[in-house]
Amino acid sequence: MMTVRKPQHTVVYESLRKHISEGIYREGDLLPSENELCATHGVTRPTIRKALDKLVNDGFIVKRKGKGSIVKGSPTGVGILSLGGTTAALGTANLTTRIIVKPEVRPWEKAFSFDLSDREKEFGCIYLERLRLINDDPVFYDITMIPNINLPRLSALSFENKSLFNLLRQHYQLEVTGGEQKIQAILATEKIQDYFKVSKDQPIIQLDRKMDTNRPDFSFYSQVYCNADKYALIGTF
Amino acid sequence: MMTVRKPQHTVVYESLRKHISEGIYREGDLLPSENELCATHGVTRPTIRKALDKLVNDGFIVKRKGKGSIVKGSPTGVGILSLGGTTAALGTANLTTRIIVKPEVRPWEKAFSFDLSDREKEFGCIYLERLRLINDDPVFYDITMIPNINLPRLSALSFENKSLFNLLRQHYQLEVTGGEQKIQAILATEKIQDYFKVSKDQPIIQLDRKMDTNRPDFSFYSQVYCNADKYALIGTF
DNA sequence: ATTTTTAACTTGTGTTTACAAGTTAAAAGT
DNA sequence: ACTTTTAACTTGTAAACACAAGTTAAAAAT
Repeated sequence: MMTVRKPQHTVVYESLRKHISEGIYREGDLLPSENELCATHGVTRPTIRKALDKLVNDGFIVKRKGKGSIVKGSPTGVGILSLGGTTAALGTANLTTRIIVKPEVRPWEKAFSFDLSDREKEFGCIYLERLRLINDDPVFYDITMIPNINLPRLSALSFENKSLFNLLRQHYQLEVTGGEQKIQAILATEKIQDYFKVSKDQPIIQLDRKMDTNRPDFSFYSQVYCNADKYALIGTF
Repeated sequence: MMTVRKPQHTVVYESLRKHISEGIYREGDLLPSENELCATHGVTRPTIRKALDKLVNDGFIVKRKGKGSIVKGSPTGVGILSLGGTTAALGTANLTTRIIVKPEVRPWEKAFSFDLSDREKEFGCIYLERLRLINDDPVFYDITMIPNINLPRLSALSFENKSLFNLLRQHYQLEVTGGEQKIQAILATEKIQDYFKVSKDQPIIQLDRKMDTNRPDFSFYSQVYCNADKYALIGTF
């Protein structure tokens, strides 16, 4: 298998991103100046600037002319309503995941309200259901469907602790570049009442999402139910 | 007043963006190649690429190596759940706006669940309430609060047809660069029942949003209620 | 001591050059 | 007629350079 050479700006981006999310740079800190980053990474300023642009875009830093790059911290809750995956939303500290349906290959039924391309239909679908709990309170219930195209060993990977987004990014260089979503407020169905331990009058947020990636014609789909009653869904965008 | 010179990549970006949203370039069309754009705009490729990067980021185009820049069309519904303002969500065709409270200067009470800086509290707050209707069905009810800092004549401007986002961008070069939001599903309160003509069992989406802009320390706030029952909230991100 | 100026930083914008890599259609070969 | 090769496009990455403009703290002037 031919491995793809990673562009230098991606390497720098991932390095800085990791440093921020691991707390080596903390909120309010100034990152090293662009020229310093050039020296430490052995690249030129346009390359560094491209990496920083991406960090700005993802909400990890803000830049001030004449000042520097200020760390905003790991974007809280990028994920529910924007990019990044739900795990980022609240930190992994209090979040546990219960696998309801283990990743398995299935034929496609339907991708919620989204249309599937012929190519996607040919291949199978990796299907999984998860329940996410915050401090043992069930808050998210999600169904995810991923086309089984060129993703060796995906169904064997653990979905317990890592976010799906990180997993796809790290193992397959798949990045979510955008997508579509449909949002509704519904009353809890019986299944949801059961999972969330709520009454039938409880309003629930339902999100149907199609995630596009940097691999052309590769999208995956998820349906997320959120009980935003106890834990508010807070997100940056 | 010293007017700020617009960077060339911004000029190119706005020109292309306008052409796309006016339908001069249609969905599926290829934009002129980067080299052609260099020639027509009299700038070099990095400048053009910066403009195109922004268009990609805003969801107006996608790029394919070896192919070109493909127009995706005006991003539908960037706004409810991402950037851009609610007007973009459904096209202006069927959308009408009813002003409930005309823009007026008020002292700040509270910016929903968000904290205000001391500087924001010093200045007044431009307050307005709007009801948005799709085909005469009320779908959005929103309260907006904007710090009254250096926004001459804002309260005199018409909020009827234009989106607030476009208005701020065109008159004050204010661009929303990101923000925070809190989302909840609630049961319709009495006021909402009245505005939306729904029963008290109707689940409603409530969005509290803080919008950050390219002007440092300038944010504005809105609270949006959505009746997503009849018209689904569809958005790109 | 206080204020003003300056110099040394920072990021922002823009050009020029070079090559890599994906796409496509015409040209060449079979 | 069909297949293969090639050449001419496209965007992607990266360097090296120059200057503009905002910030800050030390130096100079008052």
